[in-house]
Amino acid sequence: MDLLIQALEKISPLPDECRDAFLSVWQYHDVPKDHTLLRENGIGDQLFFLEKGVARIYYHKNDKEITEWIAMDRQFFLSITSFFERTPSHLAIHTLEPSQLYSIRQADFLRLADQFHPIEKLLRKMVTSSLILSQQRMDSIQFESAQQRYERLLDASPGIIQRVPLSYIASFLGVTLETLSRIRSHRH
Amino acid sequence: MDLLIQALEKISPLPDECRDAFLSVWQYHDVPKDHTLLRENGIGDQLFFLEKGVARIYYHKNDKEITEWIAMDRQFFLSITSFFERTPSHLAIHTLEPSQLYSIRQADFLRLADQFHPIEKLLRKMVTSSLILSQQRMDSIQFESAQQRYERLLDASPGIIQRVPLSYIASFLGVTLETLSRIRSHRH
DNA sequence: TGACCGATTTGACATTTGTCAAAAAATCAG
DNA sequence: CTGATTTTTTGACAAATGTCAAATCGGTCA
Repeated sequence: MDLLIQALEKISPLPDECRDAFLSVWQYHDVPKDHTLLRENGIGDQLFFLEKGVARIYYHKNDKEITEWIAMDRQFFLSITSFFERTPSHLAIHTLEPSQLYSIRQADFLRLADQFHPIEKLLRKMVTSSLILSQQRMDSIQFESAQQRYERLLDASPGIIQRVPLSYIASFLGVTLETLSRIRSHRH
Repeated sequence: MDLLIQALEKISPLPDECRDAFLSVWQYHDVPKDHTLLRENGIGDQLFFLEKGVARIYYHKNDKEITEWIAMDRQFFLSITSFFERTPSHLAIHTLEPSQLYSIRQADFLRLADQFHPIEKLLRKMVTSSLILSQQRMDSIQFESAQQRYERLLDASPGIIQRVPLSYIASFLGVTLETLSRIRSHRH
């Protein structure tokens, strides 16, 4: 649980009295490769922390599979849409490598946030980071070419190419597999 | 100040003792049409509440003017990028009609959030709404055609066409003025 | 090894949107 | 009301990406 604690404390420090209450509602999962952590239509109002491994969050939109996020070691991740209960949210989570991770239910998080100011603050900071990421991603989709988005991804997550099939990366970048393939053949 | 209080309480109730402290840090502005509320490179870490009127938040990105948001009556708005101190943030705010609005500095908001749990919670909820909006907008940019985005805007803000020049709307929708014009000539 | 299967690449063509230039329409000042 | 200015529309063409189909690559397994 050390990595989780570290990651949390880095966002916002937690006094002892609420740290224990908080940690007790996280659930640990140790799963193999290609494991479905959450099937589509499952209860998806969870926040995850990936201790080690790779996981993909995705959903279907008119028959097509959309990769919403690819998480790698030591990242928090969630389906924003479903964590804050909105639209489709038929999300699924799937590991791409053997993985160890933690999850917490939205309801538990909110209950503790009401009870403890420091947890509320932690939550606020997490939502804020998420918002900043969301804005960055929107900016990237709106103003950058597929080429530039690909290069940005390589920068942000070197090694992702070796660990994740191109079809998922394409969908995460918001382009077709064919376009991604062409981008790659130009650059290298 | 009634409309502001109502809007705040609707997000999250504020007990009396912190409501007064909170309200005291908001600043009121009554400005004419075409007023520059915030010039580019000004201090932009503010959250606004538009009591009445129309305002546009925009910034420059390689010489081009990008309309980040168009706010109308009774909306909160902010430059997410600059409120949470990130990248360019050379934002400007400009009224398109005579307007009455309130502003609060990020530093004041954060200070009070630290002091009062209910204000922290309010902030968390505001950031959450912002995140949800951001996601919706990203989704819209990524998966919808310019046509669909335009129709969605008409739905969400009927009357916006009469109150805001098309060039601003185009930039807000992420298309050129010419494309918007063509979309409009097809539909009506 | 060799046939097979999924992943990736390539090709031909269509679609959407952007760019630049000019025309038309609307708005404004005097 | 009229000419000047600004806003919006239209046209011709280019660029980026999508779509569909086929070819190729890589690795697996019997």
